[in-house]
Amino acid sequence: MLQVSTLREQRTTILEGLAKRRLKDADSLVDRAIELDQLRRDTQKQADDLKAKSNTESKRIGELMKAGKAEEATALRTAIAADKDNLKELEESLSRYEEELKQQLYKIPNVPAAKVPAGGGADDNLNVHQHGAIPELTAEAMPHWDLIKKYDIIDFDLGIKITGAGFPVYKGKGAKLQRALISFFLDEAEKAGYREMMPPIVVNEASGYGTGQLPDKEGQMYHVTVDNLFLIPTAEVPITNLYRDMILNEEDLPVKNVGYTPCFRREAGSWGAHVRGLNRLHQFDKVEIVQVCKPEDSYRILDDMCTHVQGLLEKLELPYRKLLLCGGDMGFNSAMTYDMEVYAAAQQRWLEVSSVSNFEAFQANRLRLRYKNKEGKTQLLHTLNGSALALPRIVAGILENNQTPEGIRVPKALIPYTGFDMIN
RNA sequence: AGAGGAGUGGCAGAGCGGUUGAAUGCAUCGGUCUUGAAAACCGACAGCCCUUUACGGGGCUCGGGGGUUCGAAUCCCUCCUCCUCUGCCA
Repeated sequence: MLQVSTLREQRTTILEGLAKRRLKDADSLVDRAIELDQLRRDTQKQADDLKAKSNTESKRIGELMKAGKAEEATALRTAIAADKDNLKELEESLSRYEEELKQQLYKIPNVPAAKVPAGGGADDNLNVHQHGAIPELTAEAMPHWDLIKKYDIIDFDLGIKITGAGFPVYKGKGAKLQRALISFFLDEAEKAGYREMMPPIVVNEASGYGTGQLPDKEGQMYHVTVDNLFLIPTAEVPITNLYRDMILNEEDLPVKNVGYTPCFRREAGSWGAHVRGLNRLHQFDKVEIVQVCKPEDSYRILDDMCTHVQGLLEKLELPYRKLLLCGGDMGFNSAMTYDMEVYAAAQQRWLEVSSVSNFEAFQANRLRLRYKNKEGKTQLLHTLNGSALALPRIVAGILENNQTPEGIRVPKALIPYTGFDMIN
C-alpha cells in the first residue's frame, strides 16, 4: 500500500501515474484517503492533548496521596471523571478513522514507474526484446496435451480421479523432468548469488496481507478454514513475509533469496479453450527469486533479475520475448513488471512463463520492512520478485518445440539433471 | 490433545498498582587517554504517531487484543508463542 504522506505530498504526480493504469475514479480514491488522514490527525491531536492532561493529573494524585493529602486527591479524582467520557469518544472515532484510512489505502494500486507505458491491456505492452528462432514444425506436430498422452508422462485423468481438474499427475520421465527443472533452476539461482529457502507452503492471514493477496484476491487462494491458513499461490508470499516487521542492517542488503514451492491457485472463473493442458493449473511448481534492497538500487536489480531469467530461457534453448507491461496490465502491487513469454510452436502462441516485478516500497510499507540508513533514519526498503521459472509452460514449450519423430529432445543443459536425452 | 510454567529494549536480566519507557550487565557507536591497540573513564544507544522552520513538546507501545483503576509492565479476561511432563505421530 502507498504511504499517506506520499499521497499528501505528491498528489498530482501520483494521479498522473495512476492514469497510466486506466484506473477509474483515481482522484476520488486518493482524495478520500487524504481526507481521512486529515480527520485522523485532527482527532489524534485532540486525544493526545486530553491524555497529556489526564497523565499530569494522575501523577499529581499520586504525589498528593504520598504527601497524605487524601482529600485533595479525592477532589482531583472527581474533577477528572468528566474528561474520561470525552476521551473514550475521541479514541473510538480515532480508531474508526484509522481503520477506514487503511481500507481506503488498500484500494489504491501502486503507481507505475516513469518508464511504464500507459494502456488498458495486453495490446499496449511493449515488446522490448526477443531471442531465439521460432521452430518450424512438421504437419504431424502435436500440441503438448497430445504429446503427454503419446509418451504417457503427464496424466490429467488420474489427477481428476484423486483430486480434480487442474491437478495433473506426473509419471515416469514426466516426473523426472519436473525434478530436473527444479534442481536446474535452483542451482542456476545459487550460482547467481541467491540463497535457497524452503518455506512452508501454507501461510497465515497476516502473511496474506503482508504481500497484498489479502484482502483483495481472497478468492484466488485455497483457504484452510479450520485453521485459517492459506495455501500459497506463489513462494513470493512466504519468502517476502520472512522480512515482515523487520529493520535490516544496511550491510545485509540486498537480500537475495530463491525458493522452490508448489503453488496453488483456484483460478475461479478463468477457464476456457486457451487454457488447455499445462497452460493453466490449480497446482504447479515454481522457483521464485526474491530481493529486498535499498530504494536507489531497485531498478538496477530489476534488470539483473531479468537477465537471470533470460539466461535460463536461453540455456533451455527456448525462443522467448520480453514485454514491458503497460499500466493497465500490471499487477496491483507492482510499479514495473517485465513478462517473459515462451513461444509454444504447436499451439503457435506465446505463453507467459515469468513475471519480474519491482514493487518499490508498496509491499514494504505493508510489511513494515525497513533499514537504518547512514543518517540513522529508518527507511522503507524496496522488494522485487520474479519467477525463475514456473514449470508447466516451460514443459509445454520444451515438449512442443523439441518434438521429433524419435521423441522429445531434452535441452542439453538439462541432461545432467534428467539423466536421459530423449523422451520416447 | 491434557496438566503445569513462562513471554520485559540487539542479547541477558530486574521491576510485580503511583515521576519506570523501564535498574543492572553485555553488545554496538562516539569521545578522552595512548606511538597504536587493549584497559579505564565520559557520553550516546527501541519503534511508531501527532506537533514544531528549528531547538523542542505531546501521545502510544513491556507477546497481541480487551477490561478494572484517577493511574497498569505490574490486577482480571482472552488469544498467540515458547518450555517441561503425559498422550499421539513421520
